[in-house]
Amino acid sequence: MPEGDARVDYVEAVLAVIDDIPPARVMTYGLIADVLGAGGPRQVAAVLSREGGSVAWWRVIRADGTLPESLRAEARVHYLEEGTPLRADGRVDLRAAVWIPAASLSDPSAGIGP
DNA sequence: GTTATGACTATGG
DNA sequence: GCCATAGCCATAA
Repeated sequence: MPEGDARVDYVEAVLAVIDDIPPARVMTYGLIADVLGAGGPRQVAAVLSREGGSVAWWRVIRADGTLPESLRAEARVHYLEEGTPLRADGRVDLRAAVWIPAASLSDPSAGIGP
């Protein structure tokens, strides 16, 4: 049985995933879309542009570990506040900060060391 | 139904 | 490692 407003349900799902991201951790747009198994990275971004004021949008970054110039400065404050792993360039260190719900059972940071 | 747009991603040089 | 181009998905006009 179809639903009249599936797009609203999608928004709620995206917000729920972002809400599940713990502090000092981040997820990429494509990763969230992959976890949801629907839409794409642009749809996740579109949701944040609409409801971004109600969630920790700074925990959602691009695959390169960067954000648009407009948000980069504000996000940097939150990263320092939560202790998110950052590189010398000011970008987020995906290898250390990326969060994967399905991998929450193990320690992703255990085998990344140099 | 077609065109344009967007807080993106992957690939090639 | 960085820059440029092509591709992708859904919404809005």
